[in-house]
Amino acid sequence: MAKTSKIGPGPDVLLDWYRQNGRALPWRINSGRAPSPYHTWLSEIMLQQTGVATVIAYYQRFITRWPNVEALAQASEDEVLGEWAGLGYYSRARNLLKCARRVADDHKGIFPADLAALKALPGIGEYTANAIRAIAFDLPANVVDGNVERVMARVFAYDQPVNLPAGKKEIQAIAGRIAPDEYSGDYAQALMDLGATICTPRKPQCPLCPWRDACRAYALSLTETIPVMRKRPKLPLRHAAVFVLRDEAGRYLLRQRPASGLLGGMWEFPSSPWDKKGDKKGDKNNLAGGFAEDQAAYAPVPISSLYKLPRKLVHVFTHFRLDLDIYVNLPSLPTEISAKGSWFYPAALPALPTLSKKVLNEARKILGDTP
DNA sequence: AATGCGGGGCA
DNA sequence: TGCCCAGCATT
Repeated sequence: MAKTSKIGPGPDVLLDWYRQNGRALPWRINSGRAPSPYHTWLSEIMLQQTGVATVIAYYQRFITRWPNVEALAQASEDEVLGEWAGLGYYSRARNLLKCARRVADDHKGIFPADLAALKALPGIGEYTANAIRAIAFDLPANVVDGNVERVMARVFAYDQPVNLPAGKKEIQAIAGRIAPDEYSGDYAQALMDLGATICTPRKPQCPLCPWRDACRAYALSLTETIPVMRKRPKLPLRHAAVFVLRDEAGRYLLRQRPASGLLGGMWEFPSSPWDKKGDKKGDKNNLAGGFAEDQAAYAPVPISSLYKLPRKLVHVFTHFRLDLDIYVNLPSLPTEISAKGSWFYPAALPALPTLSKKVLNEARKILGDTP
């Protein structure tokens, strides 16, 4: 029996549920033993703000190419970013490599189990440090991610917003009070699986929940209203023109983004700046006014020689929405282009972020250049 | 404490 | 279309 707290639900019924219903995920499989720190760390970094279904294929490719932290530490940043392309939040990929090198160089290739030492590593914060401690080392930890927040908020009928720093802090304190001091890895993963499969954001499956009898939100019929989420403001709109250009050899023109910031270091098609409409003129009423001229100014070739796709492309980032007009050059490009960037044959394109893949896919419908 | 940072799934 | 989601770093 795991030691139970005097308040709230007990861990044993949850652990029993997990052993019957836990998900079989690639990073959990280690012939009945705790997964290695490397596998735990890699999966947890990928899972930051990213769903299991999306992560699995990336995780498999990473461990195939780089089976251990020493191997990853020897990779180049371009190689890691290339494998990461499409996963989003690209600073995670840079920090992943920095962290691997720090573990290799400063820790002799062995991940530390100490909480402060883990949090000192790039890309590892409060949640990830605790997750590694629990899952890889089976040491006492307080593992609180978005799933656990939701479970705790419901079980304790916490009626304040959980997506604000103050609420997160309170939930974390509550979770810490009922965390057992053994079976830490199973308990952490059980909580996350419960949140992912039973205690879901909408329509939780309470009849199947091992903690139903202890759940205050269930007793009060508040499972649809708890957790309370502060509403997110509507996303501002930006838009731009993007240029998909091919030379006589059929190569595409791409440029590399600055190393930091949005889509840092990733390749993309040249575009005008992602301005808000009329922003340049400081005149919100002057909508299309100077914008079309600005688009033309950033085209690597005369914009009148390009074909504008009839459909706009919409892409949503974390904090704004981007509407793109896509321009392509039809059959042949008349002259050499002196624009900054590099030419790539279709079969040798660098790994592209999802936005650029969407642009390419739209352009290819017109160009007839099927991948 | 607030902000910047992707992408996918779902109703 | 809007809402939700397995966080961390920077300021």
